[in-house]
Amino acid sequence: MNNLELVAIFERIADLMEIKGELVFKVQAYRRAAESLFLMVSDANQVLRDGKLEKIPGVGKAIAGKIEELLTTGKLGFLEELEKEVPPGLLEILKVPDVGPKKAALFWKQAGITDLNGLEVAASDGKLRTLPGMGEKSEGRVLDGIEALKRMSKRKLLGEAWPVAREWLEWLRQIPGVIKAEPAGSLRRWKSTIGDIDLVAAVINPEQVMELFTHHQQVARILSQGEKKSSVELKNGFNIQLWMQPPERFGTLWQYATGSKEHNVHLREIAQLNGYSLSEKGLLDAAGREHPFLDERSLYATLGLLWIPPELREERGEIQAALTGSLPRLIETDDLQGELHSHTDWTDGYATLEEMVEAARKKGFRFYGITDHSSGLGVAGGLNAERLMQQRHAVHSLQEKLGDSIHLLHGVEVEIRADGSLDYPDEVLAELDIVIASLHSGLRQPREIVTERLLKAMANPNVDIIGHPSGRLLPTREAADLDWEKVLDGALKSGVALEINSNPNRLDLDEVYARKANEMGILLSVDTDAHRPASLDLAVYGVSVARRAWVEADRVINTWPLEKLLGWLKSRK
DNA sequence: GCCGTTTTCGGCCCGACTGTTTTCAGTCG
Repeated sequence: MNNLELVAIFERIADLMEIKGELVFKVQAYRRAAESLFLMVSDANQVLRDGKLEKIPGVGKAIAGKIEELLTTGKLGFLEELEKEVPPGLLEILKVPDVGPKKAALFWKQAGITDLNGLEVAASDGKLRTLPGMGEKSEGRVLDGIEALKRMSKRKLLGEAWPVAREWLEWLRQIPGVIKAEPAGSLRRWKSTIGDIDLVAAVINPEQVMELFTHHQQVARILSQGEKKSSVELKNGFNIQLWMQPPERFGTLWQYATGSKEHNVHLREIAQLNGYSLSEKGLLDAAGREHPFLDERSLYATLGLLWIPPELREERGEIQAALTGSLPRLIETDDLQGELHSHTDWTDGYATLEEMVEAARKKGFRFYGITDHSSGLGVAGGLNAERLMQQRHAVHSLQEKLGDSIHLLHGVEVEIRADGSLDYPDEVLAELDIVIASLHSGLRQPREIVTERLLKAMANPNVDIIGHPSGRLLPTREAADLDWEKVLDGALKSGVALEINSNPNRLDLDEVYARKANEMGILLSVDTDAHRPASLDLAVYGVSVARRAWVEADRVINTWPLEKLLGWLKSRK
């Protein structure tokens, strides 16, 4: 059993306990433990062997015992008992918007509903409206919620959400009375996947703006409408939530709506320690006076904290760092001096070598890596060694034409085969300027085997970068089941850089492992893996992963000046 | 169920919106 399976089990326990009506703090304890396991890089099996389960934050005697039982027997008596008491089918009705644990329990105990299908039938038959606290409207909301769930059960990708959000912000900003409009929520924190699009606005005439917002032609359905907050479902499947306050309260509103929830809870605890009560309206002091804030910086400062970049606001130590003045100076997209992972129509790219290089030049890059696929990746029309050398000549003659306006690095994205060997012999790889080794197949191999493959590839001195290390594809394809502690140790020992792939469908290295790698001193490379010129603009998403991983610019090899990068590449040979 | 430079017991954020209620519970973020 791996860490993610433990996470799923403890979340399941928390949900079931909540429906059962257990103390909320008990439920929260299980959720906290699940979050800790999610963030933990070490394999829980190893932590158990080391006798350190109770060192995990949020894990005490009781939960440690349950982890041990799960890891040693594969089962958990406590959960089996719980599932006898609470029908597990109820968990799927928790996913219905506006249905929480209390209503789930009500439907179950008073109407005998035990799964989503049962709920839909009961609602259609008008059997929910007679339950205590329910009525016709609530019954209708349940039906609407089930429909909504069917339409869009998945979270959206960050790269899909931003263009929609930008369009709406532009629209909002041209409305008279809207002083300011900005992104908030998980979008502003640049999470890899987004639930709703949260927007905030400083507004003089909230009633009018809310009317315009909820009656926008792209709105399919109004989910809620108030004077400070409204929520709509769009025809394109996105949900947008808009929060408003008068301009003088914009700082607290923006801070509040940006979250994360856990970050905000901690911030309010700090406020309490300082004798305040914090809400989106402002700070309330002990005398009951409200202190509004125009901007976030002054709010954080009043609480004795440095301003915290939104990407860090996940309650992962950022508040402590802001208290002690030890926040990192996060990497920015402008720090990137070049691209190291790209493709052309020599393999599965959509543009010629010349077109890709021209796009890179236009972006002002100092260097550019051309790394097409190796022969093993048949579906991508990978190059055999002979074709690779032909391409090398093409790159060299292009370089002659271009002079020193941009430095071209000719390399390859070489396939790591099922046995961990690479697609080209060492003498071919040794000739190249840069070598990225990637897994594309056999991602479902058992943990030991797939981990060993990666370790073997990293140990080859010709390999400079490991491309999209986990092989995940958002939101569908799971990452390879890697032993990350071993992978990161291997990277540290071999000195390879790990790629943060900027494609919104990958964002791989994941932020959790990127942060650990960064702490260990492993080098990173933020690359787009571009298959067409426009994709070079995706770097902002890879940078956002690095920022969420607390990464500073000098840890990322393609922020380096050309000479430093060339020196590093040379030293790898 | 976890946790502790104010606590080993008593805490564990705060408000908007909805729909059901006649002042509040449930859900959400």
